Amino acid sequence: MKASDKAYAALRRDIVSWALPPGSVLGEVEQAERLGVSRTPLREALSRLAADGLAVSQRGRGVVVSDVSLDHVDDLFSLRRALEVEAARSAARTGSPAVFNELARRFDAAARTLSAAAERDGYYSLAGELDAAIEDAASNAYLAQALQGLRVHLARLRRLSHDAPARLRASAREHAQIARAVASGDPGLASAATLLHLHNSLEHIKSHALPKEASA
Amino acid sequence: MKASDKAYAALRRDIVSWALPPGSVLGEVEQAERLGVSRTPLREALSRLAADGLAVSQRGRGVVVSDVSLDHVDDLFSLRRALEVEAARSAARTGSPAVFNELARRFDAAARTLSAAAERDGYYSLAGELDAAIEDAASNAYLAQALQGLRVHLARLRRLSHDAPARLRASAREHAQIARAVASGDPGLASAATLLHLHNSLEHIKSHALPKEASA
DNA sequence: CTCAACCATTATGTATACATAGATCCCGAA
DNA sequence: TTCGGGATCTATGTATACATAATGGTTGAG
Repeated sequence: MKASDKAYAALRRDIVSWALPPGSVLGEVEQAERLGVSRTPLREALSRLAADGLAVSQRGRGVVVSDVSLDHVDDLFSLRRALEVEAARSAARTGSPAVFNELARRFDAAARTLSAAAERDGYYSLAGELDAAIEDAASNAYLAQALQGLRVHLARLRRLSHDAPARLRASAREHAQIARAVASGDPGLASAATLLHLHNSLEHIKSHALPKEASA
Repeated sequence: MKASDKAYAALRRDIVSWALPPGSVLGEVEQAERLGVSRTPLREALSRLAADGLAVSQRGRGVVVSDVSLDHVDDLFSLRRALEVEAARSAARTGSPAVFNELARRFDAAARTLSAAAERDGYYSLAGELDAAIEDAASNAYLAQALQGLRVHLARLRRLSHDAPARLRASAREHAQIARAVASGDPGLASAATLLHLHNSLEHIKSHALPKEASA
């Protein structure tokens, strides 16, 4: 593995997990020493992070982890809506019904059994599988790239919202609906199910915001 | 101006203008000497180009200018539709009617006077103003970034299609419609006008494709 | 006491040197 | 003549050294 890839992966993981919170200055020498690489590959990693929007390079002051707060959540979900609705429409046209019916079945099971917060990560993983399946069925490289860029920011935003078990169960039901709509091959239905889920998700985030963790 | 910025701008211009056609290998030493910079800033430029999707780094063989052909045009317009429709909807809500009515007036004038192919660049510039105005009115940084990334590919695609004066005039009328719809403040109308324009634009590209210039 | 200017320190931007890996070409053997 | 193996060469990946610009602190003057 290239040293620049290693540095990029490590920094990205630290940023998404809030080990490097927004506003952290990413000094080249400091981070190069911490990650055990030279400044050259680290600079390449910083470039990629800036391209992703996870970091912004301030003139002279180096690179800092980009800010993220609930102020941006409306804009972010605006873009998310546009992209995921389009992806769901495309997937409904070309996706394999068997694949999405199977996913729907697993979401149904999750909706019944989800209780402890410990199962949260497993559910996120399942939701990720549906996203990947839709992205794969849509088979649009440009759309896929845009979605990938978006999901990084969404993952970072996740830490700002409570995900109570009740919401997770509701979310599972909505995901099952999306999967079934895609399996049915009806683009309008898939679009509507996605729209509904995103609306509920955004409403939940905005009404259950953590009080004061959006600071830089 | 930083050397890396200079290299990035030059390479991006050459790629979009097809001075570096798809498939061109961007050797680090060769390009560094051509642009009069060292390998270090040139590598940063190549990274940014790869992030933009204008170049792809092949394992071992270095970086080559990414392929573009009419095979991708459907996928590209799928994403374009999703993004620009969303942008038009947002702009209709918050945009200043005066700004967009003025733009509509200029498009009307262009639709009347456009004749020679020499005025083509001027018209593209006007269309760019409308895009910028919509992007500005939408005031969504995430959406704007996605649109910027998309427009580079669209500019590159432009060379694969004939833009006859008749199509330019029709396009001007459609753009005027979009501007008026945004000025009216009706998101649904703005969405519809955008959808219609993109549909016509895509149809024109696919039916007036250049015979065989899509090669790598 | 406060403000401004200058100096020092530090971090970024760039260049070059070195290592390594892969690709191509050539030679030999079947 | 063709296929395979090896060597050489070239390009990428990395590290380090140097230059430059910015920032912060300190000192002096008003």
